[in-house]
Amino acid sequence: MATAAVVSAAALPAAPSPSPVRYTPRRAALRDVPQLHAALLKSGELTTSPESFHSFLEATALPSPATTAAHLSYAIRLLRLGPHPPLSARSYNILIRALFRAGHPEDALHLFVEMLDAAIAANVCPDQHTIANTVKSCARMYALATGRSVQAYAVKLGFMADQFVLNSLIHMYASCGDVAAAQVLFNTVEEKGVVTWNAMIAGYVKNGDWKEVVEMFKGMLEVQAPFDEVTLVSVATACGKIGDSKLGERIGVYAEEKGMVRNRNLATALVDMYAKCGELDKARRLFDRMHSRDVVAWSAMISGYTQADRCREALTIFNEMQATEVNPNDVTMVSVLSACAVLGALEMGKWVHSYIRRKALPLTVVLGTALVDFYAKCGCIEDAVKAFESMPVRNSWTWTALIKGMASNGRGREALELFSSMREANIEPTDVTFIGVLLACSHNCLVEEGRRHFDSMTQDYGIHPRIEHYGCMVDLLGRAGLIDEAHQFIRNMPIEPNAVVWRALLSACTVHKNVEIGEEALKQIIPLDPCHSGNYILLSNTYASVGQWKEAAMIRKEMNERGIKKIPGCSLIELDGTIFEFFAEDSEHPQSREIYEKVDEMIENIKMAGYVPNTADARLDVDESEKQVSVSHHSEKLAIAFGLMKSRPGATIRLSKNLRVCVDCHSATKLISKVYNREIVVRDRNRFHHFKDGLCSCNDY
DNA sequence: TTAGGGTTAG
Repeated sequence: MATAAVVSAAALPAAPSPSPVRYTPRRAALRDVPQLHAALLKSGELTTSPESFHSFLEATALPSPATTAAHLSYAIRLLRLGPHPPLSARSYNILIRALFRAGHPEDALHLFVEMLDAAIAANVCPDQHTIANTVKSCARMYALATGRSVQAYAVKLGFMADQFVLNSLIHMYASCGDVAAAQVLFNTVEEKGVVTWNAMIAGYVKNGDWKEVVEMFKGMLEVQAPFDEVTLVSVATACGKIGDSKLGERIGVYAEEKGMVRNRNLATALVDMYAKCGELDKARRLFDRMHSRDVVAWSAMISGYTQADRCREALTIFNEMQATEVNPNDVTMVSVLSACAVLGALEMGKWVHSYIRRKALPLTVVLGTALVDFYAKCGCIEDAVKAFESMPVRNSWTWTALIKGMASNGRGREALELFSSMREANIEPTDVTFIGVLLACSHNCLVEEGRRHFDSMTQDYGIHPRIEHYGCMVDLLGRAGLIDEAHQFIRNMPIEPNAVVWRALLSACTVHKNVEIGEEALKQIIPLDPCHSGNYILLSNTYASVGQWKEAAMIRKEMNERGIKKIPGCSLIELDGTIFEFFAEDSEHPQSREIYEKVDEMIENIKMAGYVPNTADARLDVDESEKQVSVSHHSEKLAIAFGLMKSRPGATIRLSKNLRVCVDCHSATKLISKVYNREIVVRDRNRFHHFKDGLCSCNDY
């Protein structure tokens, strides 16, 4: 029986010797409870005065920071065993409410049933408070059927005109997902109070129907219905979700004017809303002005930074949070891990993982998925698998995270095997799962499998390919050298190809030296994405690859004339938990001179192992030796040199960069891994390269 | 005594 958890937690302590304590209905520590109890017994008040009896029950059972399961247990045993005055609805109401508030709705329901049994023998009848509180417990437990039968009692007992009963029923139906039933009841309420509206709106919130929340609020304004902070919390949240910055802003201004931002929940909802509407700095200003910030407020601010791709700031503010009394919870850690994943901040993320274990934070499916994704995005695929296996519950997001992780770490076969296991586990794949599957195929040149999965996606799962799926297919065909087929594939697409799709083709043309289709691809890209420097560089490199130097130079000139700047290459490396950032030709670092000396030493050493600089990707307007110097100062070579200087011999060097690894850096890094006997893991904008013993996990593909 | 609220992953 569910009740046992609380009720049998402690036996009734022996009554202490009588003492002259006068009973006052204050919250009592458990050691005081038997004393008070004894005093009331002695004076006879406990059995003769229902007033005193109820005050004692309340003081003992109603949750306060000092209340424990033992308090609840004590009160319930008193109710059951006595002695006490004749019981009334109020006696049961106090405990039903206390159990609900203490987070034991199942025990509250059980007590309600007990009350119905007692009703027959002791003439105790549930009142409207009983019904409202019991319905709340049903809502908390998502016990829709039980809720319906409690409503039947309410009808039988004639409580259906009571505002509290109605409001709790609306809330119960709505939070159990039966919004239609909630709406039917809502419509029957003649005098709708602010709580009635709020209960209905909360129902749409629970069901993620954000548009309806906003519509309902607009309807409220029209009929001049009353609203309060609670209403605005729901509406602000909805504005954030659907990006209605206009209404969100109005609510923000209104709440400021009326001083409602003193309400912490509303302030938090507004912080979240501003962040989701792209007004991150506004969110921060409000956050900074909050009088008290609990874990939810901190989490909202951190996730705001993470979702806006300002991950360094997310980690900075997380550090600030740790200087406070507020402890992070599982939700906080989801955002922190996702920031670490984006930054490739392995040490920080590992620390988060150990914190989760140490504090026994619940490994929810969301947190576990974030962990899997974090390890995979840091190139630690074995740890990602371990995290995956440690999860008690996995869903399609979890499987997808690992499939994508496998794919981008060059383990396409395993990604496809995982996909089969996922199907065997009866987890439905989503559109994103198929992006992982197609990535696995394209990174591993599995053309036939790719074609099959692409077709099966629609035929077997009814998932219609999005532009990303087409992009993967073009990439797959193009990498495999099937340039004409890739080109034809784009022409046959039922949706408009975007610049990404064309760029995949252009990139394949560069690798496979196809000038004609490369030119066509660039022609298509220019109107779609005229400012992306990569387009011009790819075609220029295509010309260069077949020796058409004049055309190559022309393209670069055209790019300069259009004022398009090459995106500077940038590499990040994390050492001892600090992230260092390097740009090509960087001289910002205080140890610049030593780093450049290390680069020279590195290049000399790998030249002896057979390295020949590949200057195809270098600037074209300088002579060969300058080109060689220029490629040797690419950001990842600087970062690797720094990593060699600063880490202990044999330690793995991990870096992440914003562009794709160039051909020269790729061949140089292979040799560095061999000459210096280091494993080097490089995350580029598309995938991972695990360099070891002179080889790379991507097989140069 | 009694009803309603904010943060999270691929």
